[in-house]
Order: sequence, then structure tokens, then C-alpha cells
Amino acid sequence: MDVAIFTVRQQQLSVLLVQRPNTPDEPFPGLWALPGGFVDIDRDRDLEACALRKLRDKTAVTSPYLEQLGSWGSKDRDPRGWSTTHAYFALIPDAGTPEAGANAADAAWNPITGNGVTVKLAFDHREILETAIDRLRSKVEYTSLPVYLLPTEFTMTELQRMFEIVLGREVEKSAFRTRVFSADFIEPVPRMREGQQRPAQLYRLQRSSGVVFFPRTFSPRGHR
Amino acid sequence: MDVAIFTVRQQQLSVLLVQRPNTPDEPFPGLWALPGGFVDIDRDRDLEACALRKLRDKTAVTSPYLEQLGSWGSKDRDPRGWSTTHAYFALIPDAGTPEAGANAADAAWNPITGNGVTVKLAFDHREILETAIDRLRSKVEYTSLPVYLLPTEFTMTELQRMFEIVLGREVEKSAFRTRVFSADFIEPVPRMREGQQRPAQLYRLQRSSGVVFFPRTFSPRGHR
DNA sequence: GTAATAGTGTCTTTTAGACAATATTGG
DNA sequence: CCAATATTGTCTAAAAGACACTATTAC
Repeated sequence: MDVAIFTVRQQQLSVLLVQRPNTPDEPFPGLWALPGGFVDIDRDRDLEACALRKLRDKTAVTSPYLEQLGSWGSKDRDPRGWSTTHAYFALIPDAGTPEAGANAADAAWNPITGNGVTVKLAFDHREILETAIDRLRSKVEYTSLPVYLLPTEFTMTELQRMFEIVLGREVEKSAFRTRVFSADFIEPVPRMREGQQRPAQLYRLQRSSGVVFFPRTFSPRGHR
Repeated sequence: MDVAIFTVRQQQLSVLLVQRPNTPDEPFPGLWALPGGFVDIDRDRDLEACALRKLRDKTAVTSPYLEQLGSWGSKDRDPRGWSTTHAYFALIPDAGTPEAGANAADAAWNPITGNGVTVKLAFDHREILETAIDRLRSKVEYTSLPVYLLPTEFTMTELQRMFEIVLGREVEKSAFRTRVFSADFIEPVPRMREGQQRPAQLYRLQRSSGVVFFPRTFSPRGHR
């Protein structure tokens, strides 16, 4: 079980990595890896509960966006022999994730550059992470996923910024608003965000709303 | 490892099921189930190779469309205790799948009605099958998947029919053709299908083409 | 000729893209 | 007033929906 936990910090999409123990009897000592571990058949009623537990251990976030990413199994991925892992990916807001979580002295946020991170990863985690990034970027083209990278209340501009950061390009303000409003998954709260200029309406996710699919991708041209 | 193998037979989307051995020391004796079994760590280099082997065992089809569906793991799914499975789903043409495949005396095609099949399934295979059907129907809205349900050469009308059968509704001929041609994943072969009326151009999948994503779903209204 | 299916064209609707215009705050 | 950001409007383009029309075969 491995979990790719994403957030946006300092305007950058980032993933949480943990450092493997530096003991020679463990594979890949000292290398960075996705947080994970074995299923605890006494504590985890199913795979998703296991993924949630891993996430809580590292970040103290309890209700993120969590999606199964896939499974990896082969005779090569672990030097000890044939092995499999279940991978999940999670999106969490920056606010809820202090640099040091519960038992996370060995954990760190790494910004995503291109298709991965700059550090070398253990096992096949480079491939898993790349798949997670692909999946995230692909779904952002036609779903409301980036809303899960924001705290409970946010402005329309902040939401647009999340889309732009994950997509790696700017989107057009007017089209963005039309698309978001007509998808009907957020609602205004009776508060404004005040700043040095015109205040902005605050919104929150509708309680009933899951992930919303837009009827088109962002760019009919140039992408996919 | 379980595989949901779909084809279209007699104008119906159908899934291949196998009957479990009728011995009381096995769970769910005599019930129907998705074809599957354990990974053979000597023969299967990775999970996909294992899924391909299961498929070949039952259908003699070697190069289908094969996609990882997900993993199921919990303490309840097998009466013998905590267990996990990796599920794949496959699409194959009807032609290549005789009722009795290699070791498939116990195998049968079951038409899909609604979200599943009429027979009771072992383990959590009802849930896995439902997920597979959902995934298939959802992807058919915006990808070229149904082409893998056809033999090598096919007419445009036959392709349209595959979309309609999986979607469970009719699609408009003109819009369908425009969409397919502009996605540029099939090419004409210099042959026609002759019938009782005007012959139809035959097409085949472009050799370089994988699954194609259309820029929009079929129905901006009413769906998703 | 007719029946049947293959294939094309025309018009409307929806929504993204581009870009401009207006609105509301702090100073 | 001006600067800065929020919010809305207008026009164009791409592609689907609806539906009619033409084309080519067997008979």
C-alpha cells in the first residue's frame, strides 16, 4: 500500500515523501519513497481504510479526496522477490498539513517538476508517482478535483489558481467562471475575502457534491 | 486476480463467467464468478501478464483491450479471511471467442441487464462487475473503446452499433461519423461490405492508434 | 421503378476562447 | 481621483443534436 499525497504549497504542486530507514537489512536504505506500508488486517477493514490510516499518520488530515490509483506487481519491483502494492492518491489543502505531521519527522513535501520529483525514489515509486501525476493532470481537464486542494472557503480566483497550477498553464477567467457555475458544485457563503482592493465572494463546496465532470475538456485544441 | 471479459454477442453486451468447483472445501461452491485465480510467480512477470494468461486460458484471444480496473481488499470478501484481488477488464470481438475456449467447459457468456447479470455471483464479484460496467459505459461516452469489440474490419454502421449497445441508447448517425473521422483513429481498407443494398466502406483501426479521447462526451445534457 | 441501407448537408445549440468593459474596494 | 482585483458581457469558433436530403446497391 502506497499513497501519493498531493497539495499545493507556495504556488507549487507538491507530493509528500518519506525517507526509508537507513538500515542495510531494508531495501533502498535512506532513499525517499511514497508513504506506505503493509495492510494491518486487524485495524484496516478494507484497502481504503488502510490508505486513510497512512494519510492520517503522516498529515493529520482526515477527510481528503482519496482515489485508488492502481496496483503494481512484478518480480522486479522489490529486490526481495515478487511483490505487489496498491497505490492511492490523495488531495489535501495546504492549511491542514503542517510540515511535521504526527509521526512525520522523516517526511517532506517535494515540489513536482515535470513528471516527477528531483530526488531518486525507492522501488518503482518513480513510475507510480508519474502515473499519479498523469491521472491528476488528466482529470483536472474535465473534473472539479482541484477544489480539494483548497480549504473549506475560497474565492473564485483562488479556485482558478489551483486549476492553473495543476494544469501548468493559464485558463481564461470568464470561461472558467461560466464552466464552474454551470457545473453547480459550489455555493456562496455570506462572507467576502477582504484585501487591498475589491473584496471577493467566498464559496464552499456543496455538501452533497462529489467530484463533478464537466461536459468538455478545457482545451479542444492542443491537448490530448 | 479477476478479469471481467466483455464482448457483444447477439446485439447484447455480455460478460464471461465461470462456475466454481462444486466441492464443499472451496468457498461459494457451484456459484458463478469472474474468471480469475492466483498469480503464478514463476510464469507471470507482472500483473498484466497474469491477466493476459487468464484471458488466453478462457478465450484463446491474445491481444484484446485490457485495462486495470482496481483492487478489492477487505476482511469480508472471502469467508476464509482478509483477502485482496486485482481486477482487470477486457474487451474482445465476438468472432474470436467460441462458446467453449481452451479449458472453458465451465464458462459461459452472460448478457448484461441493467447493472449486472441475473445469476448470483461469488465473493464480491457483483460489485466488481458493476464497477467494470460503470467504467465501460462511462468511457464509451468519450473514448473509442467500442472499436475493440469488433473484428479487424468493420463498417461505420457496425461501429456505431457497438457504441449504441454499450451506451444503451441510439446515437445520431451524422454526428457520430463526424466525431469518429475527426478523431482519426480508423482508416479505410480498399474493400466494401456487400449486402442486400448499398455496399458499405470497410475500415480498420490504425496500427498506431491506441484509445482515443473525444473532445466532448456524447450528451452534454441528460448524462453524468 | 422500390426498398433498404450508406453517406452528406444544413441549421440550431452549447460552451470554450479571446478580449473588452464594468464594478468595488483601499488608498 | 488611481491602482488593483472582481465580475460580467460580447463576439467567434468547434462540435454535438436534430433532421432532411442524396447515393448506391439488390431486386
